[in-house]
Amino acid sequence: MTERVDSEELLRLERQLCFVLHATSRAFDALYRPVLGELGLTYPQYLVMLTVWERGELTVKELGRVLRLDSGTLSPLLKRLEKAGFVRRERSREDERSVVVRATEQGTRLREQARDIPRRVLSATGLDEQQLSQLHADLIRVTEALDTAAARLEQGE
Amino acid sequence: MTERVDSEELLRLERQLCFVLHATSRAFDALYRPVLGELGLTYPQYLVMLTVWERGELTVKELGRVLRLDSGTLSPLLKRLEKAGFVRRERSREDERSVVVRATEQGTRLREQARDIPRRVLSATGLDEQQLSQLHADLIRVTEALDTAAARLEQGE
DNA sequence: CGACAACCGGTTGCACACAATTCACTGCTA
DNA sequence: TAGCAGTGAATTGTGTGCAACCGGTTGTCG
Repeated sequence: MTERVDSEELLRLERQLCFVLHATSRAFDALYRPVLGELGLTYPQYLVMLTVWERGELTVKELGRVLRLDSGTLSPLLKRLEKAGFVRRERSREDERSVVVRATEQGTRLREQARDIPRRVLSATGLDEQQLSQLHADLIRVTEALDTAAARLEQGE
Repeated sequence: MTERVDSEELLRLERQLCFVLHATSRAFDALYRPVLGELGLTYPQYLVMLTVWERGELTVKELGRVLRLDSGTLSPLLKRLEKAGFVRRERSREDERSVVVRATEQGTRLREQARDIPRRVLSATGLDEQQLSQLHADLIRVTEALDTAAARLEQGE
């Protein structure tokens, strides 16, 4: 059933994939860290602010769905963003289980300071728009495959 | 100087790239988590064991270079692996600053139990070998670009 | 109407990940 | 050889990220 010939090759490939994805993720992080540091943001906090800027206001639940983060991660993160003065959190009046997140005035001003970050980072990568789009598509394809695989494993292979 | 037309498009692209890379990384993690959990390993611990299995023995320094991790991450991680009985750490006799990491007998037995993980995970992704190789190459290319970019930013744009 | 399940956010505990610091050891040099 | 800069690992502090659990709110069903 299993092909013995490919076994070693497959193992090598998997190992390398693990390594390089891990490395890519941290390289991305390392590139943004100093740039975002100037604004007083971490990378995950930047993702939250990007979402809030675009959507205007949204609940913690929605934020978690968009960013794939649970409350255990978002609660303390949002608390820090609130303490820094960038966002405001308040219980929804219609559904008191929900908490609505909004940018403060200071948070909105931050958007202007963050405006040239994409250009700085992207131009630094030396990739053109076509390559970036391709990469984006590839990553989406992989993520979907992984999600499908995870769901399949959950339901007993 | 800056092209106003592309600005919004670029911003949107960067945002999506940030999001999806983050998501891919965590999807990968989530896929491995339950499988590795059966062996009592986390994903980073698995990467360490893969390296130790392949190299036989290596110093913490070398491990850090291969996995792109510093001692602040590796020290406690290795301590946990040692406590679990999978590796042994001892000061090098030639250079007492270095610590050599080796698999224990139990750690070697673990390798056999881990042997079918790559097949399980890879087959679950539904990607064929050619696609996996392509992805691997893409990620390497991006990581190198990001590293170059980071170095360039460090030296003042 | 009242019980009960589902839902939402927060908290706790554990494990990365990095920056900054400390400490022992090494190697070079005056 | 004595001092000193450099190196390798460990430690500390902060910030994710997830699992498990808690507590208040909502909606539904008997």
